[in-house]
Amino acid sequence: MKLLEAKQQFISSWGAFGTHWGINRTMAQIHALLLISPDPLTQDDIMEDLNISRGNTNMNIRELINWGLVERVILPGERKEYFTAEKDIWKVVKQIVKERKKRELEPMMQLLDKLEDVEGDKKDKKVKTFVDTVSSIKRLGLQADKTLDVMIKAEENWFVNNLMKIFK
Amino acid sequence: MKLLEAKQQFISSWGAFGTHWGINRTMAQIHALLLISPDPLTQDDIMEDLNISRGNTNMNIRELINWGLVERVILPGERKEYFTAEKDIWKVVKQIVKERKKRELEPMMQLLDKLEDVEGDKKDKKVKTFVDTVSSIKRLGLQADKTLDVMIKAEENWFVNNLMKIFK
DNA sequence: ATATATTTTCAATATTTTTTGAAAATTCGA
DNA sequence: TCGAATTTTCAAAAAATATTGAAAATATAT
Repeated sequence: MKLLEAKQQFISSWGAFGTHWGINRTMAQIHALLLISPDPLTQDDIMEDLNISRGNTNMNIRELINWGLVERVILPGERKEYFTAEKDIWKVVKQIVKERKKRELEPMMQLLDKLEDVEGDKKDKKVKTFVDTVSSIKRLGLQADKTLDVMIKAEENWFVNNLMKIFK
Repeated sequence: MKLLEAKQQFISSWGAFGTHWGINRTMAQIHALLLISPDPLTQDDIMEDLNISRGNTNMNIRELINWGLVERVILPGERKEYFTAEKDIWKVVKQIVKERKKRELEPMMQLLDKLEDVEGDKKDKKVKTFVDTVSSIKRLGLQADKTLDVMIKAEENWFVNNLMKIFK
């Protein structure tokens, strides 16, 4: 397979992959393109390569920057802004985990805390099932939260090595 | 907070949560409703409770059954079908992990295998960056795949205990 | 076998999400 | 400070996704 075809397949399937994870297709595609680009790219490069509008490109780059996956690069003597993606995949994964934890897990935990002390008779089957469900989700969520915290701080090798030990 | 309000908040935020994970809102809401229902429910119960149409209810229940999160229950002497969700959250998580691994991770790994042997000169910076990116994603993916396999087979306590050991 | 209850399908519709592109704002060199 | 280059915004349009509801199919009791 030629590089050009491989590149297109990679970008396209990374985009499709993203949609299964609540990330929009274009954002994932821009990320994919930057991941495999040896040098930083301009908005125009990205627009041209992916065939998307300026506005779309701009908004999604900004979003990638918010996620901490892409950063602006200023090249001396150049007027345009350049963009580049973190290439270390382990760092990328950690960054995504960190953001999703903050954006999703933590608010969910807060809600569950409130829902757990619903009024009502615990002998009422409905109340009991509700509280039990909420509590068990909370318990697993707390565990996940702690685990992810440590993972975020870990080095890839340390993490993988330890997993290997357990999960043999 | 009263049970009714708590219930509504739980269902609604479970639905919103789902959309961040590529699951449609209604499917997640039906799942939430069944999770907190002590007894199995009929399609009509669900339609009425969530205020959605028969078709929508039916399609999403079927999808939940495909995911292995809900099952049909036949009550003796009853004409209608009843539905119930697995209440053990650890089992639910494992089931979701199992399905997503099959639906997303495995196809992605297959693609990466193909893309890794792209033609071209490894000294070409473009080729090198592409191959390096693909390889490192593949490496991490393989590790995740193995880890998830063991997790799927694990008991909650065993899993949690082991994590505690590492992540102290 | 028939009538009735129940489930399933799917074309049409509604809603949500994404994308566009042109105008406004900003940046920066001269 | 001015003017061109560049980036950002956002209302309108397009595309994608979800929902409805009625008709068709299926299941069940008698």
